[in-house]
Amino acid sequence: MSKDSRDVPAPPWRKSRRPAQVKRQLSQELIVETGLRILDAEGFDALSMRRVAQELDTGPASLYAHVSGKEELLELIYDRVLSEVRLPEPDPARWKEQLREYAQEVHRVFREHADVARAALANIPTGESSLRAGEFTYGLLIEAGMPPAEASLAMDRLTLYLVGDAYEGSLHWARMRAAGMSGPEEYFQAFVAQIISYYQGLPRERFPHLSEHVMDLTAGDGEDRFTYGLELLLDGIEARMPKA
Amino acid sequence: MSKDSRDVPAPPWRKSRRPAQVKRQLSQELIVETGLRILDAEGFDALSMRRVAQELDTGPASLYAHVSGKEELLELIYDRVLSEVRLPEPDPARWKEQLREYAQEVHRVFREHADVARAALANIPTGESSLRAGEFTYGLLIEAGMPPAEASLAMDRLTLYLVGDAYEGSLHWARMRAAGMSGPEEYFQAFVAQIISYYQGLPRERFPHLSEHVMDLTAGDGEDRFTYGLELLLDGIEARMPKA
DNA sequence: ACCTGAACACCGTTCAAGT
DNA sequence: ACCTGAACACCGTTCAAGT
Repeated sequence: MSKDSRDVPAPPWRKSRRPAQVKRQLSQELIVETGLRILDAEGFDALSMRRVAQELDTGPASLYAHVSGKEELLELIYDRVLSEVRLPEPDPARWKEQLREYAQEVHRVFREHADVARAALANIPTGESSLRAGEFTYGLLIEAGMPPAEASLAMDRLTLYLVGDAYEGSLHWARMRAAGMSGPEEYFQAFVAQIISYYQGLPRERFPHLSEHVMDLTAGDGEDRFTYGLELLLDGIEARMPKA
Repeated sequence: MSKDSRDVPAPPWRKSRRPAQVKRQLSQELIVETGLRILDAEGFDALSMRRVAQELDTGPASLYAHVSGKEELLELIYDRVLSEVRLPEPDPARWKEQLREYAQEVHRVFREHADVARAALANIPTGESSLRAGEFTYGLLIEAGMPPAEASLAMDRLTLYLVGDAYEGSLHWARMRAAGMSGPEEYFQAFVAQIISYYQGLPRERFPHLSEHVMDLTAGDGEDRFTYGLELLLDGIEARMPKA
């Protein structure tokens, strides 16, 4: 699985599966890609230094020549994922649409790498891709006319929202995986069913609204919820934007 | 440290420090309180089943009679913390003020238990206190006139914001602790200084806005940021509230 | 029913030793 | 400079055995 598929089978008399001269050189990039592959395939809990090392046919200590530790590895993986975010040419006159498109694009990328958000919160962006994204949003708000001090706050909160939502989503993925389910539909079904029966059993005197509107409480999927919150934020920002 | 301070010193000829008949009985409540104490004093990373057991003078296996595992323990601690949130009598005519006060109250409680948010994301509220809080916000929105389906989305996003912000804050706390710093001021100082010098060193052609407004980017503290985002959300909700 | 010791299958990181 | 094996100090959970 970790082997390059172009490899030819080793002859049975060879003792080491991967002779020294063919063995891949370690490098930070290789370590990051390997980590991301594990993250995508098996989730956050499966990502460990030892596991990455194993995948690269070496011991965990070898990684420390290229990466200062697990925390740095997670930051590098995060920035690697952010590099998949495509940014348009900024057009401040269309700041709201562009911010919306940007947010949906980040959301899309985070959905493809479900667990990477768990490596992201509270990281001041310092990687190449994080900085690109930051410059884009910040420039857009400022060129649209927002004072820089306020634009800082708005950008900060928007970023928190994107990462927070993705983080929440990744915890759902983890639960799904733990339950050994095949896909989101099955998980969603089972999960919603559980909640419905739980909420319906609540004492109606003490929880009148929760118990009355069970179906509404369990209606929206992740996309609906994400979009609703995004529009709340964008509208709030728009209301604060100085009139042109 | 884990011993009750009213305890009298044991006579030197007694072999076991805590004789069986005096030993505290284990109970779910005791385990939760012990876990919360560790969380508050030493942070999320210090909280382990083994550590809780040690604090209670027993082995980790003993906890499993009262708690299904670490995940459940975290949920119980979370609900225990939420029980400190004080709720007013709902007054739908003042829904916005009450929601604002509620959010600030949750924020205050989360600040006193910095790391508990890390136990919270993606948990559908099922504990007593979570349900109370949910009934309060949901009822307020509905009685103020919002359709139940939309109120579900609004409540969900507001909750995500509260927990996400607290989570981010707790990661800062963890870093502070790891750096062996005495308090938030020192951490904040050092952290901001780092960011300032980093951003100032950025190539100005590629990151014109970020490098120009370094002081604005590092200006707001956690409270400013929290309040700004909260007002964004509340304004967005207000704009969607049917006119009375 | 509740508690326990011992074991299992893992962690991240360090360090002296090798090349 | 880069890589390694072995060790250190931890994890969460299970299980057979005790009371």
